[in-house]
Amino acid sequence: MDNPAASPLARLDWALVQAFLAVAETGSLSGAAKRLGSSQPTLGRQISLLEASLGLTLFTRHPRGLSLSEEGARLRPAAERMQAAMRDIALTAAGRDTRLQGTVRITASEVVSHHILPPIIAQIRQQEPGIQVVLLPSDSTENLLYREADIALRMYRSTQLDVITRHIGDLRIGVYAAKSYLERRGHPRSAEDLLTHDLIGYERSDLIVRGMQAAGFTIAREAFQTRCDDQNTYWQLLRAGCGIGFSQSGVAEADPQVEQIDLGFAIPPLPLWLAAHQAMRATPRIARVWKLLAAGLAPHVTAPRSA
Amino acid sequence: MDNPAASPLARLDWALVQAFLAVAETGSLSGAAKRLGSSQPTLGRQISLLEASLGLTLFTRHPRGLSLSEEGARLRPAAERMQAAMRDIALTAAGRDTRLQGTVRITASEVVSHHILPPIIAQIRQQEPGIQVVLLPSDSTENLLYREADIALRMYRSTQLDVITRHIGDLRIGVYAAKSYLERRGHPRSAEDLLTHDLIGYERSDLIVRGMQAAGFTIAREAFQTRCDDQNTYWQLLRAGCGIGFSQSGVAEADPQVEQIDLGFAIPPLPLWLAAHQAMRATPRIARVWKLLAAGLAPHVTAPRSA
DNA sequence: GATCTCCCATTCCTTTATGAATTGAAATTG
DNA sequence: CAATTTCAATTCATAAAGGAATGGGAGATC
Repeated sequence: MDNPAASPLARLDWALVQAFLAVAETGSLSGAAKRLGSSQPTLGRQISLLEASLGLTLFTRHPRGLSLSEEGARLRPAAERMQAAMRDIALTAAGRDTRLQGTVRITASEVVSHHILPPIIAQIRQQEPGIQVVLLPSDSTENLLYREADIALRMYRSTQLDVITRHIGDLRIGVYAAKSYLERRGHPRSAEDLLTHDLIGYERSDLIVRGMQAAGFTIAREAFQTRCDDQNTYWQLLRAGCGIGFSQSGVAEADPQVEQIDLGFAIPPLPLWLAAHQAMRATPRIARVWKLLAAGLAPHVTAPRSA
Repeated sequence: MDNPAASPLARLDWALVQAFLAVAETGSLSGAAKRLGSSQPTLGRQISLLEASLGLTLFTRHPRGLSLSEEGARLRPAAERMQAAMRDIALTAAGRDTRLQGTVRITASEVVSHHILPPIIAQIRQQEPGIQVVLLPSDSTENLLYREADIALRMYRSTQLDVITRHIGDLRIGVYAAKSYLERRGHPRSAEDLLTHDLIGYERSDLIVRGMQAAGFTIAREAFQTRCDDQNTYWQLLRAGCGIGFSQSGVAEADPQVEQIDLGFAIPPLPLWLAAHQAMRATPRIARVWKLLAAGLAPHVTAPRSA
């Protein structure tokens, strides 16, 4: 029924405000489309429609994206209130879903996703066939607030509010190289020896540099002749004999091609944390996966202080 | 792009919450469809989709409609917060629309809509071709809060918050009958004479009964031999000679078929008020129609105290 | 200054969602 | 107890929304 008398307020599709906010926050139609699982032309049309409905220009178009106009900025606070209310709906609804079925999204670092989680997820799937698992390998920080993931595995303790965390234990880190490399170039015995060796490092991240500094060694990025930011590729470079690098001990020890190098000092281990939104604790399927994850990860870590 | 990793919160269409709230408030899919300008099957599907997405049953289905389940009731407050935020958006947006074009919705009583407004609206259309006018004749109280109408003409002063009102003047009310009736039955000269005459009254509304009581006469509903709640049809009954009844003087005096009856006492006039949401004052097209309405109505009313 | 990279707008075609009409069930009414 | 009313569910043709691909423009990069 096309009822022209229907109030425009009642008729205006709330989804358009959702689009508005996504564009405002990401600064581009493409970015908003990715966040909403939509496409750029769709977002463009929705913004146009909203602007036409309200009779004003919400964004100024730049070659690098869209930015809020003065009028658009006025609407933003109310749109954010809508979003906050929507978040409340999603969280309380999730907490009321008592079934042990549905989808649980897990995010973890690429290395952990690649080397550690697959068998654990297989086990979860076996024990809880009703629960579908989505694994989101990512070395960037995922935002639990928006529930991009239900459970996050992290190497640090989240400081976000409303997020519950659990210290599973620590992942040992060691210095490794491929046997082929060591046969060719010999075994370093001390940190000083490293200066005459090929090292594998990161291009963007300064994790190793800072780690070495913490251990008392000053080293520049240029000291690493091979550099790669993708963790899994980093590991393949190490396996292939590109040089000496760092790795999680569990991963390295499972590979007969590589060998640990003792430089006479210990590398501080990486803490492994589980994190989830507080409201998710009340959702059975997520609580269940949380528990199975914790149990499955235990053999891979050194015990935490408490347990 | 179908990105399964997209957060379900980001993906969940806000329009579904809009549907949820409309169904919760109207108590039926059909009612919600009417309010949203949609259809019953669509609303049914949207509710099903929402329930599936959240994994819980929001409504219990009755043969007379749907009512919120316990879980649905939990979500309602947050949904109402969304609605409130949406209202803020619509109101501030309307205030920023500086164009003198668009649609303005006017609601008024059936009699005023029928007899007084058409020439005034014609004049508005002539002076402001860019402004489209929707007239919503209704004797029930429309809610300005939801902006079912932008401007309301009422016979009382609205007490709603955030609503601005203006007393245009008073509509004289008189006692009338068709000449054909008076020829047949004679002219009553006093209130007492009425007891021997045919009277036209309301079936549901007690407006006349209370009005008479205020004037010092006690009268029962059954004293009216012909009764009708539809104002315009009431007027047609009077014109046709069904009996003696009340009418706005302006309407009656324009009709040669009817004649006023002087019973020796004055009927209190009906005050005529314009009402609009406060934020609408800043919207040029609505402010313009408001002004033209006030000017157009002036000849039809006795001047208010102030002007 | 030529190339590359990010964007957005547009077009065309597909998919999806929609709504009119029908059916069916339950409750109210005469 | 039959007729009527009031809803929701279903069906199916259709219109509307969506997405992939393409083109174009403005910075950034080297």
